[in-house]
Amino acid sequence: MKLFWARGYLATSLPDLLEAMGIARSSFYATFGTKRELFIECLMLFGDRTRQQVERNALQLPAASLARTFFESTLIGAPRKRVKQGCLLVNSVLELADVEPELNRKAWEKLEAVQDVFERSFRDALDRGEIANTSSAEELAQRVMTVNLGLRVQARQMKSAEQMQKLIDNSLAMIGLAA
Amino acid sequence: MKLFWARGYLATSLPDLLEAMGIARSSFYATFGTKRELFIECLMLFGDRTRQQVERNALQLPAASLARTFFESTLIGAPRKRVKQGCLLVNSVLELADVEPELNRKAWEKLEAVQDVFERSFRDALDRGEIANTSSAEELAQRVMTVNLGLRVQARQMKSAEQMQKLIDNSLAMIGLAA
DNA sequence: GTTATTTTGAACCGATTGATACAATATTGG
DNA sequence: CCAATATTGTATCAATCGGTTCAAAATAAC
Repeated sequence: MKLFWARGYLATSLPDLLEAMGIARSSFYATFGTKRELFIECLMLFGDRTRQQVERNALQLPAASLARTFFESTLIGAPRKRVKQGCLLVNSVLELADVEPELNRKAWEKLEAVQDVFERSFRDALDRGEIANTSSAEELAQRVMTVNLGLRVQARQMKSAEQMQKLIDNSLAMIGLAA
Repeated sequence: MKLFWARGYLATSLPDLLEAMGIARSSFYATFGTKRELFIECLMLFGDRTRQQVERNALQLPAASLARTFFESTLIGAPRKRVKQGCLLVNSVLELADVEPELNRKAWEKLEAVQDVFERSFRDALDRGEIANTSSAEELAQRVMTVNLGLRVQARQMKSAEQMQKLIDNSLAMIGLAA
């Protein structure tokens, strides 16, 4: 998964995977099936983990600070090498849009699942009056999604954590959620 | 360029290019050099065209409506097939980040050049008082960049122009530039 | 310790990759 | 019309791609 994450689906060769896993070619096919099947498993794993992370945060944090926590934990708190890999789902969605429609669809669905978590959280917060209802939950979640995608692309080019922090602060101010 | 744009650098094979161009293999190498060199030319062409487009708009439009014009002309006004290709620079930046650092760098520089046009335009507008100075020109341009990247990723998944229009409206409201 | 079960390594497959060489054929310019 | 220039088609190259097969070796289970 780390290899696919860093290099993309097409640029990751079978020998690359074998070396990283430390297993023989025949073991690979006996265990994981094709490269394509393994990649799908990686997409699922990555997507589910990300969604669960946001869901956990949503349980113990106000909705207004959900985005900041998500961005900072993955773009500042994480090791720089991982930050520069961006997001496997975002990378895959762009790389495979025209070449592998099915893989693209699966990656996109996982991204939408994360967006849905945000939307539900915003909806609850709006109902409870914790958030000023100048925008709908759907609109807020859509903003978080757009900003998230934009940040993940820029993360692959980022030089310093300070630069990234400024970008996050500016983006959060733009979304318009106080806290 | 259209092929690279739609499928990406790695997924576009030489036979693909030859068929699209309608020329023989030997003519290709005699005229364009390697696939890699041709791709660089495409990045330059695409980047320069995009920058020039924004520069032209900046001459005759208020800075506050620059982003809307840019987004709508490329994401609503363009043929749907082209919209679904996203942006060659954004696609390339993500695809090649870890695999082809030099190509990645070139694509990123072109993106930054576009961001610079926005920043200069915002700076002029701020000096003239045409824009409320709640944010700096750098911050505003950074917001446009982040939103642009986010929109280009989503454009590859968009089903209808209506959906895209809502996304753009929501994004522009988020950036906070009236008009 | 002996039988199952994994895992390995290596050979092999057809297909495709980007790139080169070169003689034959078209096309163009004077 | 003829010479110069492009352009072609084809053959070829080494390398790599994802994937399969299978006997040998290593590990695990009883």
